[in-house]
Amino acid sequence: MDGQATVDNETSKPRVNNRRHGVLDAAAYRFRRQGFAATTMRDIAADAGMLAGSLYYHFKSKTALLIAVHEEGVRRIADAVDAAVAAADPADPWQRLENALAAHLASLLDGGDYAQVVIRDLPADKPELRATLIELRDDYEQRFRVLVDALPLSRPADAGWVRLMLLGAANWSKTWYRPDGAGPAEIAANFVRIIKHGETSGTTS
Amino acid sequence: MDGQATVDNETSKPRVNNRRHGVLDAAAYRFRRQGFAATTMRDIAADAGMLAGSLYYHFKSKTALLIAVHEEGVRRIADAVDAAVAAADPADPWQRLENALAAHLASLLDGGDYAQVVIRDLPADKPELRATLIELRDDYEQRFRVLVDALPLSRPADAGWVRLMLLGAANWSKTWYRPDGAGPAEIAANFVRIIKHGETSGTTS
DNA sequence: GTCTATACTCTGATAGAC
DNA sequence: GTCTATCAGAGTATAGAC
Repeated sequence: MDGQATVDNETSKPRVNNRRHGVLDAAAYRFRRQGFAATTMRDIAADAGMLAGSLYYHFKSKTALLIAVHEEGVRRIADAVDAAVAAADPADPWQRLENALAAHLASLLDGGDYAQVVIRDLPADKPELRATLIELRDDYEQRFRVLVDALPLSRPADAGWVRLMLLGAANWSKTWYRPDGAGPAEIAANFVRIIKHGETSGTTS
Repeated sequence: MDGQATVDNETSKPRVNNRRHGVLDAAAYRFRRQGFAATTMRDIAADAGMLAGSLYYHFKSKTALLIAVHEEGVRRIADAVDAAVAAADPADPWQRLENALAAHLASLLDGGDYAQVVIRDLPADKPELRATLIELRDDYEQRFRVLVDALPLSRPADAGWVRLMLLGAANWSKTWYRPDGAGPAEIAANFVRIIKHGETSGTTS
């Protein structure tokens, strides 16, 4: 995908493509706020402090920019979730899932631009691009498959439904989340608790 | 794409604005598949069998077209949900909720273009338009607030969380739904059952 | 290597002919 | 009610100066 800039240090010039990060930051910023289609190369260039044409030295197209932002976003969310799971009690699978969900939510809701671009609706008019992006996200979501499969469910066949409910409810939260309301940890705790205990049991443990 | 009947059977009254529906259908078709930003007025005009400039006789702008599609979409989903609730046992609030959710899912997943446009991500770069669209959707979602409030929850304070989980999981389902997999009724039944009984109770009914 | 200048197409929208 | 003609601006991308 990249690495086309300086193939190798054939000389002692340590100067590498440093503006590339600035360009990517600007693209993430715009994609998050305006969406992909409504963002122009001139927008991104202005934020990065250059003209539109200059972007094409760093990335070969607007599409390549979106893919790069997605890759970085998925990587950041995955890292946050992995760290949260590692910090949880290995003997408590429900706690591990809750921690993972809280980290997922924190990335989506309060995380940086990269993470939030990943959650936005995918461009429907470019099937090939869409497939690439979905693949990136699916790889990440495998983590939740593992976490849910580790739960002692009363109906093990429900594992798929539990995963889809939690991830769906979490991803949709960006439409109703308010910074002055419940935070990621609280949201995750309530979602997991309801799935765990249900709403007809007289007492919840 | 459409059948433009230029013939008036009843000559007493000229049929005014009949192509308006065709235009709206074409807009819904395109918005669903390409998203708002990626759809051009020329796309819509071609599908409606006219030229771009002619659209402006029926709608004053592209934005007005999107709002009209949303209004129609929300109306159709609401009608489907209302009918499903009316058909359920009035004495079984869980059944009423499940029916409503199934109808909601059916509209989203197998419904027409109008319903699916409502679920797509909102244009983030037009705050005013965004507010208008969110208001339309919120009015509709009040139905689920009523349905969830009628449930005999073990923790009545969970009503808000239950509603957000179900609606979020349902709305997100468009990203993983496959026509050859579980249908709307089955998805709704599983979601509601898990919320109702939880996953730690030894036996479920 | 980095950026300016620019090419060329397409965008939403308008005005007036028919 | 629809079309033709057209606009000013924005779209992506390239060529080549420095």
